[in-house]
Amino acid sequence: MTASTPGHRSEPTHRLEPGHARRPTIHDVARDAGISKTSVSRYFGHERALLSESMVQRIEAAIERLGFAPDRLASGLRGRRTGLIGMVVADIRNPYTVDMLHGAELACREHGYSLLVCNTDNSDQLERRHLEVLHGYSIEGLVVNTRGRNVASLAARREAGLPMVLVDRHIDGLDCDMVGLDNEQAVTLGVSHLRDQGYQRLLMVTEPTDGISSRKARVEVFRHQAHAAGLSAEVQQSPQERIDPDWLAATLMQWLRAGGRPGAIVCANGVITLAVCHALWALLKTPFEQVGVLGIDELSWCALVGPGITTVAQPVDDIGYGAITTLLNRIRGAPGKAEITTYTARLHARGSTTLKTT
Amino acid sequence: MTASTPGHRSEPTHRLEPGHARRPTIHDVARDAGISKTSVSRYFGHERALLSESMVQRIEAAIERLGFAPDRLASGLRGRRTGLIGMVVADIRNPYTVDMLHGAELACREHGYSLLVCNTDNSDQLERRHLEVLHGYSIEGLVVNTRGRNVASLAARREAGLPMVLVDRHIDGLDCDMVGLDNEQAVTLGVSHLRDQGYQRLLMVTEPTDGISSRKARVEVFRHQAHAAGLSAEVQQSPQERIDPDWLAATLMQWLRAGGRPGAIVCANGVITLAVCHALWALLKTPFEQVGVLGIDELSWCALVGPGITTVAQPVDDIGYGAITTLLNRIRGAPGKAEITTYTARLHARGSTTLKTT
DNA sequence: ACCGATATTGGGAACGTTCCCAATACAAGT
DNA sequence: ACTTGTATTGGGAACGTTCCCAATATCGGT
Repeated sequence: MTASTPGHRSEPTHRLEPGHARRPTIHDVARDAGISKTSVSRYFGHERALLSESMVQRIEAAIERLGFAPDRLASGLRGRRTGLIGMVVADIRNPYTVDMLHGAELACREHGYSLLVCNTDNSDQLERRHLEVLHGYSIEGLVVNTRGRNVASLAARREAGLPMVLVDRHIDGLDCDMVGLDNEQAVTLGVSHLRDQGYQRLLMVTEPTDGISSRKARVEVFRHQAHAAGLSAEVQQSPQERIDPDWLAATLMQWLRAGGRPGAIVCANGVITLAVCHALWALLKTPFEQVGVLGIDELSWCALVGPGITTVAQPVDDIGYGAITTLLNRIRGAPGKAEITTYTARLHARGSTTLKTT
Repeated sequence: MTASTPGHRSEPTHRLEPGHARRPTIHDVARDAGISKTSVSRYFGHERALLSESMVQRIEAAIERLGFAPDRLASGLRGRRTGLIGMVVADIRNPYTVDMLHGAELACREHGYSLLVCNTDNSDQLERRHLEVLHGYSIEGLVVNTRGRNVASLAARREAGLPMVLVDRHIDGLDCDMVGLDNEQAVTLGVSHLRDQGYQRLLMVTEPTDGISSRKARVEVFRHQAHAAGLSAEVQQSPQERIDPDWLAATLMQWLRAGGRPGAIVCANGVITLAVCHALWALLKTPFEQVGVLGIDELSWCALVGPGITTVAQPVDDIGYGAITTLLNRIRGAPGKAEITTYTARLHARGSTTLKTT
């Protein structure tokens, strides 16, 4: 049996575990520098201006000596700032999401924030679960890119004062900033390119628009612009969020058979572009000689497939970066109504929209 | 003008802001249920077995009434469990990283952990910065997939007792579990496929191997297996981590010109496959009729390019999932030496490795 | 009826910060 | 000299948990 000292302070166990040396605290720094912990706290907070020159130097020396780094959890507990931003995305494997995440991560890094990334795999239930988890970590702000079926949960957090930014899609009933593509401009760019190339029949393929604003906008603008350009236009929505290859094959085949005048397919986003390419590949020997293809969203491999796939590229990286910028402004207390920030798309014209006059 | 201005203020600001109702604490629940906070804490901790049936019911009712959710920061501060896992990746836009992240996120979700994702964009300095940040959040474990140039920083955390798992690549001097591909099996699979198809000259293209174990292993096994199969083998390393298209074009051209016997290019990973395809596309009219191509890493578009690109696919999703599983075991205190877990690859044979007898 | 187990429960003291307020120092104004 | 002000600095009480230890209740066994 150990003969422990009679004092009422027993030694904390974790100090005894190998390699688990207690990390220095603000207190240790203060003692080492011969000052009060408040001053050390001020050094790391936004009140460094209050400190005298000699104080700053002594603090820095002590920090250096002890290898001190502040505990963000403790700091987040007492103060308001956790430095944590939540990001809820519907599909982390979607190229759009990846690029957006890349931009967002960069912006966070530049401003001293860290990203708590949550993937819902398109499940509404998982989205709710993730929102609860993020709430538990007292995130300072939230970036949302999901189907928007949980308006209630989101609105609750929003009204509780949580800064929030939607990416790509607006959600009805959520008074909240949004950052995304100028769908009007993007689709118009695509359709007029197809018209200029001489296509006369257009088909847009998309996932179910449900309530998703960007999808609805693309369909709407597509119909309107095609009509204005005197082109016949058809829209096919997948019955499921996840594209069924059989459905797609049947749909495309039917549209192709009905042909006569030269036609082109407009893919509403990158995921659709991939699915359509796979379908055409299975259906036709030489797809792009019989039908034009234009995709919204640039993908790394678009130049490689057949004669190259024409795309309307959105600056996804910038959108992710912009989402964080917008969010940080709100976190810092920027007042005013919810704002919508849109970015413009650029056309990458390639062989898939060169009309072959057979 | 707004009534709320940041700055000095006698009243705590956040209680006045609209919608900033103080969130309920464990204390509130206890009072509402007429019991002590300790019991409520036990309910959420791993000591629910201690509680009587009636106690559990009263707690649950109170939680329901108040909409209580525990504060993870506070809980992490006093206890050891933060529920946070750090993930440091070299390139978040690499398809490998994305799939790995997907698997890891799933595993975390299933076990009640959350991921703090850090992208270093291949910068050693950023990696160090990120490690410091993660340390500040008292992460319970760390998943690392980087170049491994910061052995010192990593080893320090490791020796301080931080559970850690490396993904894809082992780092010398870091006594730490690793999860990745069975490179021996994967490359052997690829090379024997090429031999069976009748190719006689092989070229492997890779980024600089530096100290990266998986790259070194692939090169080594490639050389060995090609030799064993009686094939001529050459390896070209990009001078930079980021592939320079001009360098690649020149390198490939030189190798192609030196030809005679039918040759095939082995791309050491997905990023290389993309670059090689772009290069061949620019160089040759009908690339795959003149040279075979095989890529390590399956990519969504491999079936679409030319006659389809043959790949050796690694189960990246499983690797990410496995990394978290391994990490959690260590977090729970699994003892023993560092272990290496490898997954086996599968061949996707496509047209790019069908030898054309001209 | 008493003693010692064995279940439950509760009361505080941590955890490492930030924030409020008070205290000190020195210069300037009257 | 006596306020008044303006920089600095420090002390202690939060923040919302978990953990240690003590308290109470229950139950056999003697």
